Amino acid sequence: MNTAIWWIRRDLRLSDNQALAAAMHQASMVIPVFILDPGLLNSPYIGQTRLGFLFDGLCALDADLRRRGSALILREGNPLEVLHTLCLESGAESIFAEADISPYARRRDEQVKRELPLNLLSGVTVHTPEVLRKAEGSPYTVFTPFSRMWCSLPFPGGPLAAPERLPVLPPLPSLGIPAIPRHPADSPFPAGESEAQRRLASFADFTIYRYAEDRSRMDLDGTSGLSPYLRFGMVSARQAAWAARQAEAWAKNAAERQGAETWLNELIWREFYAAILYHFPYVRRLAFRPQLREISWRDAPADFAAWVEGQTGYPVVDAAMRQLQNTGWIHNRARMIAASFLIKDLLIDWRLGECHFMQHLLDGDPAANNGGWQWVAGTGTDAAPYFRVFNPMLQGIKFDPQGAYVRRWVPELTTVPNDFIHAPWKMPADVQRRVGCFIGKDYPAPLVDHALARERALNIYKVKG
DNA sequence: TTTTGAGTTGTTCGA
DNA sequence: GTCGAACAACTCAAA
Repeated sequence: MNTAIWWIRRDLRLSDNQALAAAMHQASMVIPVFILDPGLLNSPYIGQTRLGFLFDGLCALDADLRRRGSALILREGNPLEVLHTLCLESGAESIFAEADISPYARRRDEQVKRELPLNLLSGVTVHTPEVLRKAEGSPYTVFTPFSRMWCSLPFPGGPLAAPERLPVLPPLPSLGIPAIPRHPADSPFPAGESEAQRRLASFADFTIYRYAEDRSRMDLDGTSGLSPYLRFGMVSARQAAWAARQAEAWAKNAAERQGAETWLNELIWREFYAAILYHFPYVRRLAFRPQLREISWRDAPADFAAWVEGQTGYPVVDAAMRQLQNTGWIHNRARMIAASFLIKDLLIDWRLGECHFMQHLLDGDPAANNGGWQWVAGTGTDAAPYFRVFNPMLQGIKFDPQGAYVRRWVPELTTVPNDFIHAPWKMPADVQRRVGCFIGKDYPAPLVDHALARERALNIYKVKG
């Protein structure tokens, strides 16, 4: 009997899984294994929040496997050694896995491939970074031509269905899945493939059609909320892109079509940053643009701590950081505002912010997170106009017009009138007394003056850029 | 090889 | 309140 190992990494799903499909095609016995890799678990880029989400996802996957006659085998240790052992124990002759793009994952897989029959299949992105090159072979570094190329490629077929049954496993030792108490216990992001598929279906049925108008509104649920699920492959990139194309085909008018198209564009951005990290792995450590590697960032631990705690005195920034603390997720617009504040207003190294987001975001993905931070810092792949500095008051007025987002995450501002909700320090003393919110006591005074901080940032960027 | 048009998501200022 | 221009120069992609 032919035995294969299905090595699960960031593809915690049974549907549209090319590695699983290939394993089942190749072998009559398939062993699903997840390896807890100390090299990853001890990384400064992972924290308890995402680890908890991963473990919950493994529980869900195990349950899905058991319903189909199989089960998840969990092991811990160096992946090469673990796979060696498992091959000996099970007599497996081949290993199938979804190819990953992070530098660590690629080094790990190269190492395994030298000693074991590892087959890598695509799936993290719809189109692999290898095929997305310019005519003369070099990788794209500008999004728009990249996206034109992406759209010109034939869509690689419809998503695969989940197998109805999997082979019953021989007796193999497995660890229990560790339990990390989720915070909060009733997370707005329950892990697992069925939840992911339910969300995608619901988003593609309704929300996507208003996505172009609503996606920037922090006070609405106008986004897909799929990022944690895409991060761990509880839904595949191809399933998401396929759903976007379906929605576009079913759109009833231009606005609806625009919604579907805009969301697909976001998925292409995800693929763009995956390709950037694949082709330029140094971006994890250095600015993409060499001219901007020499900025002398401020060493300001107290300011950084205030940012982390959501105590900067700028309501939208603080709401974003507290949403992160409380849910492990931040609305995309709020991410940009909070990131811009750390980099441009506080002049703190974007890599500190990047690391903090990686530690706390459920969707923390090395490629997308790095790309986002470098975009805000202006050190990344785009034209990077040095004058792009978000104004937290203006952004609040535009994208949280009644202050509902701020009040949800910064409860001490609940009673502040709408006119002051994005600049509460402007409340006259009698208003502060009337609403019972004293600036400097109940809520911090602004950490910096935005207008001054903006000038400071523009000057520094002007010199370096 | 040279040339040309373009480049996610911003803000401020003055008319 | 709204609108367009200015905010630098540079690099990329493609013809």
